[in-house]
Amino acid sequence: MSADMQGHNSVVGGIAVEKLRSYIERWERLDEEKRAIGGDQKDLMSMAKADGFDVRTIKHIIALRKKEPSEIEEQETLLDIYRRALGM
Amino acid sequence: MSADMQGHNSVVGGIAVEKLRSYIERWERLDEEKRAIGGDQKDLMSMAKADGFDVRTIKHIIALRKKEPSEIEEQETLLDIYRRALGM
Amino acid sequence: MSADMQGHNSVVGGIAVEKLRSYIERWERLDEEKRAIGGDQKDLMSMAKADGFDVRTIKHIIALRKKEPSEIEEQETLLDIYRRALGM
Amino acid sequence: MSADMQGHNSVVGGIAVEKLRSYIERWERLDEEKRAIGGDQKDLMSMAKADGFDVRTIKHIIALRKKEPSEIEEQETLLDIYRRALGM
DNA sequence: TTAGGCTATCCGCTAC
DNA sequence: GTAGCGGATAGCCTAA
Repeated sequence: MSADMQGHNSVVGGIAVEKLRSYIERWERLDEEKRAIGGDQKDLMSMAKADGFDVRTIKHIIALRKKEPSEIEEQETLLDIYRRALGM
Repeated sequence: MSADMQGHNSVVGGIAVEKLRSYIERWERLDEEKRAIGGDQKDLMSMAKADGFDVRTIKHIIALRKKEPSEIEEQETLLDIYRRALGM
Repeated sequence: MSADMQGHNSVVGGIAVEKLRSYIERWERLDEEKRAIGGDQKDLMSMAKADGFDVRTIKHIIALRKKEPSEIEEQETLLDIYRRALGM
Repeated sequence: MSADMQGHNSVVGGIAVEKLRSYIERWERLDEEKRAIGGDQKDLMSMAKADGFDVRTIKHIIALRKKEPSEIEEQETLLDIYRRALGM
């Protein structure tokens, strides 16, 4: 048997058990936080919807705000050209 | 031993082996076809790019063509309203 | 007006319309084929389910078959070691 | 001009601007928090890797821990049956 | 009305 | 740095 007391710093099959467990649990804790934030976001959009906003459009706006204005401009111009070419 | 000859209609662990194998292989074959088509699509866009087209914009156009014109109109109107409201 | 007859090889806003349209339509056609295959796959799994097979497990098997046996073995060994270390 | 002072509770195109802006900014803030946590998770796995752990296996363990033990057992049993049937 | 499956979207990862 | 890939998630729609 290992010289370590069971449950602390023990090594099983060449694995540092406590370290491994720590990594796993920290990951899970962070995951839980992300999940909670995701829940908040969902609530937020529910409220927006209840206020009469269109959620899809809000998300579209948020996506636009992530881009440089010049990039938006450029892409919209190009799209317009293609649409005109196709008669859309 | 089963009365069936090995390899045909045998049952292992309550599983009809040949039937199972057939389902799996047919799935894999279909998957392979999808993959091949995906390759064709990739080639197609490479050619378009070589012809000077903007692939991102083409994909955007394709997405637009999947929607009803009235739906496009509606969403663009809404987006415009929101953008104006936000001074974008 | 362009010297080209309308609808053939015309250029609008610097865009070779017919070429663009061709790329788009070929892409859409390929997409449609992919969709059809996806439908076949869906039917296939419905049949498997009706035959009493577990669809989730079949999909798992298919995923395994994509990997090298040595890779499967290696990963399962590692997973076992970790599970034992954690008392799972 | 609206009776509201500019920049507060104003309505543009029938849109309650400040409310909309608030929803958007709160969403973006939450997004930023999620992104930060994602970064922490990435760091965590880098550390685990540096400690000699296999990241893929750790993630697998984490996925297992999300499931009920009975569910794991059930799925593994089924998978085993299918694999044996197929001679894998 | 609720549960389940399907689709579309998004994210991180990986391989080039 | 980019594109394809796989996994996860949310919303939609159907069927019970």
